[in-house]
Amino acid sequence: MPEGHTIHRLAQDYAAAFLRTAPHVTSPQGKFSDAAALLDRAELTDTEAHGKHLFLRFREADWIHIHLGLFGKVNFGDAPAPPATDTVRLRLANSASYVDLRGPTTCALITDTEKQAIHDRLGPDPLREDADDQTAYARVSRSRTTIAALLMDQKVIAGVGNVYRAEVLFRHGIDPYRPGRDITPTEWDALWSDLVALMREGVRNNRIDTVRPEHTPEATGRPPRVDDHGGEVYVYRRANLPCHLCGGEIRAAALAARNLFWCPICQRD
DNA sequence: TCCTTATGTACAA
DNA sequence: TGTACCTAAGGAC
Repeated sequence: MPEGHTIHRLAQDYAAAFLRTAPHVTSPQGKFSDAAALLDRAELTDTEAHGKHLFLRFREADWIHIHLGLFGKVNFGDAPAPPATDTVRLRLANSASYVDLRGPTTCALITDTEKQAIHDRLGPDPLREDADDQTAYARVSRSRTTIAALLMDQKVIAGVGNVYRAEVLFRHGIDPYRPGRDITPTEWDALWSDLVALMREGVRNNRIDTVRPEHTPEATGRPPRVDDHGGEVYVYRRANLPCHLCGGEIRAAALAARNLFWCPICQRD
């Protein structure tokens, strides 16, 4: 599930269930056991997300830094918590709720200073109030790298993943292979504000929907999609299927070890 | 039951 | 550019 919207939603959900409580902290899988013992029964005092990074603050300045990577998953439930399976890296449990984290790339206890270093290497996040999109455009507009690659570069813009990347480029008719330096200020403004809107909706619904109302299955009569990632999309994982707008075939290609999807007709420069 | 795939990233060569 | 890492689901047999 993990693009930025998922992580911001998790920050909200961890807060809703555990903020200002002192949960039992454990690491049944073992890799986080020492830190879990230090935090056990400490108060959760804040939660925060920046891009795909999640931070949980305990006491004054102890942070758990979580990055889900490609496989990480989080599961919330009501107390009493069932016996944890041996893949649960981190479990929080209080009198009302429990939450299990499995398969993260990162789950580590860090200091304020270490946390700041992570913020410093991330670009602006469309879901954060402090985001300055011109910082991102400054990098995009002087890069020969493709806009498709730049949108996935967390140093440039934080939180966009493979789904939002493909979908936002489709929605603006931009060829994914166009160099960043050829994106105009007007195009960048439109891409950024669209990401803000799409990702906010993603946080709200806990899924990625990018299809405009006039192109939804309800409006067009075509069958709904809804696959693993849960939402209605134009191009993501629709290789060789007809484009919702022009009927041409959606294409897929490997770009930096990830799958890129686009419509060569609708997204021709 | 095995194989592939996945919304990610870091590091080596 | 390739590979390693972490987990689970779906499809092929």
